[in-house]
Amino acid sequence: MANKINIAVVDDQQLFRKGIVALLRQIKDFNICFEAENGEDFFEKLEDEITPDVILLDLQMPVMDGIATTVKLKKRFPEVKIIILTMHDEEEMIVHLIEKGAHGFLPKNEEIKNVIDSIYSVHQTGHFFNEKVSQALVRGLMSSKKITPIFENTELNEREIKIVQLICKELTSPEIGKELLLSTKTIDNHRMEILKKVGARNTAGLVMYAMKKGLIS
Amino acid sequence: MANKINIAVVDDQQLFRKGIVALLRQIKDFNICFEAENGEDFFEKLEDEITPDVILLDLQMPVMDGIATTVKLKKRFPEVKIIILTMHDEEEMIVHLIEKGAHGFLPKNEEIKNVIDSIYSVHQTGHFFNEKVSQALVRGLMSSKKITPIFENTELNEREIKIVQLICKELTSPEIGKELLLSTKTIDNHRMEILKKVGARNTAGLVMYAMKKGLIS
DNA sequence: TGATAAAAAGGTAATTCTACCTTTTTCATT
DNA sequence: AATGAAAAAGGTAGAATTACCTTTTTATCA
Repeated sequence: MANKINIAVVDDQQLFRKGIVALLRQIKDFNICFEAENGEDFFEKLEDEITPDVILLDLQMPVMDGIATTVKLKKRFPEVKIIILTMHDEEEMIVHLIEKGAHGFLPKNEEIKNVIDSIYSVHQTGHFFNEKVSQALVRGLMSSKKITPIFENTELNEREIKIVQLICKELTSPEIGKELLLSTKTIDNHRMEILKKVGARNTAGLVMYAMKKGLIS
Repeated sequence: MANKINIAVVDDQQLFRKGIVALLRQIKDFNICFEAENGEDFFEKLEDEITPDVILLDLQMPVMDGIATTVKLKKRFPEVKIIILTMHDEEEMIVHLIEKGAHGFLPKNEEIKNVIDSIYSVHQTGHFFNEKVSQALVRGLMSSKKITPIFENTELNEREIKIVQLICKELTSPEIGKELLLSTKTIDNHRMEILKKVGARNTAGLVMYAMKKGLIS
């Protein structure tokens, strides 16, 4: 291999980030361009530093999260390969992110050698999916026409996300209505719509969804 | 300093564990005895390996979590210093764990140099607390008599945890009653008790608590 | 301006959850 | 066998949530 693979790591957990960087530095083929704490930080550093071939990108970050970073990076630098670091394995999220432009997924509790493999794989073949991801993909692609509408349906709009956040803050529908200057009834209707969209039966399921998706500020 | 400080790292996230170990190996004063994936794994390895002076211990782990490990280690090897790795900064947890025998706390998103410092500090002075922890301590010790009862009240027993888990699986009280062969009424009473213990207003707060504490399997 | 879709709000009802009680049952310990 | 504590269950009631509708308002675009 002629040149080294340029890699950037974007994660707000310093300890985790420094750790993985220390590991990757041990590989001769790899060159760590730079690290960043979040999407905003990443794009700032992108101006000055070498453009990476591959970035390892955390999903849950303050300021600018993994999804927003993926979307923006795809527009500005479509040639950069993106590997998403996931905490729990979230199937819906995976298909969603592939549509947004992610090239691979790496559970944060993954074995070390798979981390190395994933970078080689993404760099050479353009993608890396472990078993779980592949399975999720197959399920999703079974009825490929449904993919787009599924995500239009499962994605919450701004107002709905705001309501979910207030629910997670233990507010009741009347309280949320007061907060957002809407009637209790409107909030209730939104709640029903949200439940339908995320496939939850009740408030408990809703909160679980919110936590998994990192909707909580 | 005559001898190196022997350190063990216990964390189920391989990536994180290997990362921090790689970092610590760079410090001359440190010697990494061994790593473990959880409490059970740790005690097994403790039989064969050198007894560490300090262990870095993750709170959220399957099989045997940080709390259980702290308690057991305190009984068997009271001279070993324990630094707890915390995800979010959870005040109640901190005072609780100090009572159980922890010597220091390290948020997982802490700066690198503080990791090194914390190990030196724990080894030499017997403790390490950053600002947040200290503040939490002051608040907790303001009314020192209340400390013990607070934790007895905030801790959930087995049955209560089971109920919380079923709530998080979107089951309703009647369904949980059927599942556990108890009346709906009993479940409702448990729910009330749980809400009181964890200081939640409603199901949303309950689920948030469960997620934060890692009660979900 | 008129058509259309989306957002907001209302109607109604069943179910569930929250709250504060009391009573019964179970179990361990003296 | 008696006691006391904890678990289980019942009573009652009000508030909140879930469910499925219809109607009104708002915004947008042709």
